[in-house]
Amino acid sequence: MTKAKASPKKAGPVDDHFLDAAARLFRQKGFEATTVRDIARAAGVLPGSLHYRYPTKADLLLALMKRGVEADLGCLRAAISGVREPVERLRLALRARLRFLLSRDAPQVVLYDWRSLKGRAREEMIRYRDQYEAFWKGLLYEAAGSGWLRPDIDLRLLRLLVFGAINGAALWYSRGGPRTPDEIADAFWGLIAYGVLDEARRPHDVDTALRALSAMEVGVGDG
Amino acid sequence: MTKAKASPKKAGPVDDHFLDAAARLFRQKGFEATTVRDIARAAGVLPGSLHYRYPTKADLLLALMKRGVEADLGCLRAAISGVREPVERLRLALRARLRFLLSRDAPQVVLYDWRSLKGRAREEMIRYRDQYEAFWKGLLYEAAGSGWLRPDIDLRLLRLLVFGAINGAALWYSRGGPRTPDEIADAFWGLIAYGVLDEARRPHDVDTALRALSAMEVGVGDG
DNA sequence: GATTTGGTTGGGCGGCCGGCCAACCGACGC
DNA sequence: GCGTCGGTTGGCCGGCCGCCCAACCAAATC
Repeated sequence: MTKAKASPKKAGPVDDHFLDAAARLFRQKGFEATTVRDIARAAGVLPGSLHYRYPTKADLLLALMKRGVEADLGCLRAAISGVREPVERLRLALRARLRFLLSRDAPQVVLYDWRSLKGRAREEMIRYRDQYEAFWKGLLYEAAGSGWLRPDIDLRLLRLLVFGAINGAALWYSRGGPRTPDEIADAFWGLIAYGVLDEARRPHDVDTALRALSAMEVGVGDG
Repeated sequence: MTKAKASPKKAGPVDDHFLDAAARLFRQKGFEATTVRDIARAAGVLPGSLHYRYPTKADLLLALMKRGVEADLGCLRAAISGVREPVERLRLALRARLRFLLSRDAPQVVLYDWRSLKGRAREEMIRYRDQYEAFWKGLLYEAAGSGWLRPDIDLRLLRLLVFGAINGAALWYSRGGPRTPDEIADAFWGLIAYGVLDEARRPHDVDTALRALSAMEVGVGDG
């Protein structure tokens, strides 16, 4: 052991610099396609210096992802603090999430380089992800409890639907596009909240249709 | 040039075997983290044989993705052939897409290894993707034209919303889960079609809320 | 101004990578 | 039987990879 195994100090601006450089490259080319030499060059430093703070490339990835999830949660909490109405909290959180996702590299690395996490690092990130998910589960649970949502909605699927849509935006959003992240978030929420079928031409008994869908909860196969 | 640049013959069962083996590994570990030796071993052959049919690893990736998109489109067309009602065609196509996505390796590679495509291969896949997107745009256009959808819906965002949700399923679906792919597709479509807000407690004038959302089309900033 | 401390330098090491190819094999036509 | 030829073999090559580390440096401490 030539150096302390678990250094007591907690991240500084220099670490941020390294992590930011790595995050940009990981997002652009992926973890596996990025070399430590690439990262060092992008950070304006020689490979050895990188190694001093992050002994392995995987350590760098883990640190970067952890910081990403923490910052994400921070943004979310800040965005909804002081707002009580559950559906509005949901809308504001979605805005914050999309804004964060599209303005930083780290959250996209978290999404798309998950495969590169192995062993201990993977387990550690799973804990972080669970914590992050719990936040959203709570938000949806509040909204459902408030009575604003249809009572027969599967909250898990709703969460996965919304998150898939939001996360997918990282793949197609471009800064020059016709809409801002906030507008996209609101538009998505508008579609999901009110539905896309024209009310005037919905099936005569919507309730029947919905009940048919929710009946699948007990697992009717598709033949 | 020791061998023909563009071999005239078109894929056989042997190619399928190679491509399938590669697809499984690419999906599990990613293109960059998979070695040609891995693929050869998985296909029960020596590296040289692989090289004989696919001179470079990138050629393998491209061939695999092309085949994936073609098969996908084939499934989609088959699923909706003979059905005229636009909204029903949409629902059936979503089912088919999700079933295909979750039962094969190739479509997931198409989704998550896009970054590894470079130069000519990338451009070629972009053409395939555009063709694939055109299919869905057509489906949505039909549905909107039929009058079943709210007239003020942004079809592009609706497509991105639905596709993000469907594609995201590749990340969380597990065969042992509580729902089949068809059930998931129907549930997603149900949520999007009818919305999640309880009708009894929607804002008094939904139209106003919707108009506010669609007004963003002209690009009102978020201040 | 000597010593300690925290961090950087720049090159080097072993190993594995993608790609290559001469020799080889076996099915088939003649 | 014999030549042809599509396809496979198994090992080789140059290069780059992640990781390591002895020397070095500058700011802080005494």
